[in-house]
Amino acid sequence: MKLFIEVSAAPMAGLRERQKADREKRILQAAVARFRADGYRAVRIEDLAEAAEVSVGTVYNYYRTKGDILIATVTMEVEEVLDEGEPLVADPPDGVAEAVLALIFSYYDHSLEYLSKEMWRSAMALSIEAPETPNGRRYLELDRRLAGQVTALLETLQARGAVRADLDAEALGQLLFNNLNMEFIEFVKDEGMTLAQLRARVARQVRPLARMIATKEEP
Amino acid sequence: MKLFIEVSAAPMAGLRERQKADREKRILQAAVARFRADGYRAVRIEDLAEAAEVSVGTVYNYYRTKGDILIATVTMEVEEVLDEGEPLVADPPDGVAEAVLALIFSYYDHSLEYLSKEMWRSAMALSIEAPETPNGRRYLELDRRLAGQVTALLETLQARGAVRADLDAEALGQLLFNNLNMEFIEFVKDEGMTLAQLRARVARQVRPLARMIATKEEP
DNA sequence: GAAAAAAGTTGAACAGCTTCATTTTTATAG
DNA sequence: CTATAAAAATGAAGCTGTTCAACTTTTTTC
Repeated sequence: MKLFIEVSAAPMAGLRERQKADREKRILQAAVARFRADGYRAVRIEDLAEAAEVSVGTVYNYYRTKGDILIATVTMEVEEVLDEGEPLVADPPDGVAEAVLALIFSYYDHSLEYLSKEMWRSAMALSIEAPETPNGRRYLELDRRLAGQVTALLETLQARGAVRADLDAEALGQLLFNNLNMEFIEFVKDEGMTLAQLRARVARQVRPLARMIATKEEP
Repeated sequence: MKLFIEVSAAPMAGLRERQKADREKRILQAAVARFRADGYRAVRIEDLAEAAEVSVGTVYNYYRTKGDILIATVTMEVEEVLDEGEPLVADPPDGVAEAVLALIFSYYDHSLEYLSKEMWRSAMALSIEAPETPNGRRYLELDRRLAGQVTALLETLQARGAVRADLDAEALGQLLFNNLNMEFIEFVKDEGMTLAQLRARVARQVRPLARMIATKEEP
């Protein structure tokens, strides 16, 4: 019998819940700041615990492993990238190559805004090595959504009559995504490689393909 | 002044060198056996040292890190795969899709002969995370050679008149390799995925592309 | 063939991620 | 308000990869 209590408790979550949310937020904020500043490997769990004003054990209460914390920060980043891609998919520029490269380059250009190459390397390594972890699955889901955006772009171009209607947009989208993703991996593996070089490589691979999938009637 | 000594020592390498080669071989053999049997992660350096009858410190005298040992075993495997691909490149079967898929499938079919999915995951994660390590570079080199084989196949097909001569074989080879590699990564990430499913996915992506790059004059 | 030098081996010490028994805090019941 | 239960925080201990100063073996020198 706690009728009144329940009602009066409704406006605000319980103390325990609020503290939990607050701690998780503090840990994640600490992780974002420290990973960016010092690099993923150099930061110890103890550092994060200290910055978040919790104990080491508590960090593990919220994240299964150190890698999970990194993937949580990467997730936030990729969500942004996905948002920025949305308008490009909805209303792509003219020309198949132009549209596809615009989307790909928008991914690339935002990729280093918050994450260093080292963080990307660690995150990608983790997503491969520990795909069964909760956040590992979350990373896979992000990949799926990125690939889905590429496919959606192709479908938009098909609807517009710019891409041959008889082609399998999903398979092509996958192929394009696999290519842009793999080239991005090579990019973050090579500290000396610039964004311009990455763009050039991918453009060279995508342009001929774009020409082939475009309808012949275009100007 | 060591004229005679040098001559008499010539037939057989010095004791030290023989012991070194022997120890390295024992460590690598132990690694291959134990990694396959118990998995990469579960095997401790101490286990390898014991099996190879050396100390832990000595293992580190031959390999910079545990990951280097894994990559050394993977290297042997991929060398074999490359050898098996050679005849396919030199004399590919008829049809662009058939030729390309034959090569890709020969890679896939031999990939699990010696290495488990877990070992592949660990190796790939390492090659991404530690690209600057000696063996990390060696892994990258293997990737390059695999991509080169795909490119060589396309060039053979161009010479044969099966693939349009105006296409950039290297860029296309890269694109195809990126795709087969990325799909292989997805394959090893998913313990439940079968080789047949992998083949089907990749065939779906490669067939349309093959149709487009083929010369129109073919029967 | 003995002494010195060079090369290589060894395992204990160290570092950082992770676990878990204990303690503390919050919620519920009477 | 006190007692009980549930939930969460804590940090010391454990585990494993890695390092390094001391030691052993092999090679070179005279």
